Amino acid sequence: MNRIGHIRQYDSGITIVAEGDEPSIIGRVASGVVRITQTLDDGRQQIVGLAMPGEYFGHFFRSGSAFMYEAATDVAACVFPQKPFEALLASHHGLEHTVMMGALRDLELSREWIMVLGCQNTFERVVSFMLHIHKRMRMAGVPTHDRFIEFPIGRRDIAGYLGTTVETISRHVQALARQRIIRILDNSHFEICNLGRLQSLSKQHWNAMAKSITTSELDSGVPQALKGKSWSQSGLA
Amino acid sequence: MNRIGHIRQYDSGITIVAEGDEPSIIGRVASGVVRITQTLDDGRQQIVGLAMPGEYFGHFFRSGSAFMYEAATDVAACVFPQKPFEALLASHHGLEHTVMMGALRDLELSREWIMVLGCQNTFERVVSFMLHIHKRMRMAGVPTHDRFIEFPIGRRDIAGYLGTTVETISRHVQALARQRIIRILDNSHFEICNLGRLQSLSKQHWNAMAKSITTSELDSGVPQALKGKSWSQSGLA
DNA sequence: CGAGGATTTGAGGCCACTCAACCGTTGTGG
DNA sequence: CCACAACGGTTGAGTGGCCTCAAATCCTCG
Repeated sequence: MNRIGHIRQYDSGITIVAEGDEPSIIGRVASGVVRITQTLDDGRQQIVGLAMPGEYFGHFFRSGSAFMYEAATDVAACVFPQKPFEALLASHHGLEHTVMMGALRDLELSREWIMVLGCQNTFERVVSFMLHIHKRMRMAGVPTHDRFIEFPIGRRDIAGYLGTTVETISRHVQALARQRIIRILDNSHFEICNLGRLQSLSKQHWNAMAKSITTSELDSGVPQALKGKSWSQSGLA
Repeated sequence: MNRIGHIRQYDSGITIVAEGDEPSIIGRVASGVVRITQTLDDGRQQIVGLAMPGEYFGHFFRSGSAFMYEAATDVAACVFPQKPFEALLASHHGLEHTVMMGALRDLELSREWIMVLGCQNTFERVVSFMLHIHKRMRMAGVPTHDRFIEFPIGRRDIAGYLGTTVETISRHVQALARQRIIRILDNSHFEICNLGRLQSLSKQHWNAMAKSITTSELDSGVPQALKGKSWSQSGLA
């Protein structure tokens, strides 16, 4: 696997794979966050997913890329040419199984997000985003951040992910702080003062959900050296 | 595969798998449409996906079900107990590969839908839904419906899928008919009068998208007997 | 220290939801 | 056979949440 792939660094804002690119690549995030976006003909664009450390991105068994992959922060990733990677999958069923588990988990997260976008108002979406990030931090195996939330991406990207605007996010975050549910440390760091209240505001049943996800992947595979103080290299977009 | 599974019929509206159900089942739709929903604590619910003929539904390699699976129309499905099915996947890599391809396709569709919900207004969503249905009809291998659209589910479910209301859908469908872009045959059947205009209204680049999906799965595997005049058994919800 | 970007705050307008009534179809019982 | 209820869909009027536009503030970096 190491023979066909190699580590590459991407600066924040760099496009890794453009929409429609033909001979595509597969990547595995080592550190940082990759944003997965799609663009409408009139230029509007929506962030449809985020790839965090340990997760794969790119298109398997497809010709053209329907999505664009960009570095939302400074990113280190292990990248593979598509064809050899697919050949590797065919010969190593254990690896194919791992990739499938990742796809199933992404599918589950995507469908949760469809619900967030489909029937929550913008306030609830902001809350859901915070809890979503909080959950994935724990999934990525970051231990110290139990009471804290770190936004891995800037307000503009969050707005793109939530299907709303930076102004609306700002208002709702400030409202949460006024209600003493969170405490604002700086633009991208928060302390959770009342986790129960936060969860109830999102209206999602975290009791049932938490275990089904958390127990799945703990082998994030991120080298210890990269697990430093912050899982996103804090090079905000 | 036939030894561990068996065909079962579900009447429209029946719950196949409830949220949180423990020993779950895997199913493959033979005819009809299965709706995949998620519920908020306060009762709001969102349709996060639809399973159409030839597609699998249910949870693989998970303990509790995060979603609810219901028959949106009268449904015939081949169902398997989860554990034996997973064992079958482990021993038949070809089947596992097929399931993975399905998961990857579902993921792609989910992300497209995230974009629809995240940055399109309700009018554009109605258009996208029509084209989405149109696309999946062709994927399911229904030949005659090139100029026609059939809503496989009722207005209530469409509203649940689009994250809007039945009233809003009604207004926009009527608007499309007034602009002579579609012609209303009955409540769930439409003729496309101007496909190009319809596609441009959705603002999605169908040129790039169409091929990448259509070329993938043609082995829908639906028995000929079920491919009759209508792929949904027209037992509308 | 100044320029630029990101975030916050404020005021106004529009889209879509809510509530309500109406219409066509279906199924049921007298 | 018709009356009636039940249901899904359509149409209309009013309201509110969120986007838009605009300006102030904070932070970063040269």
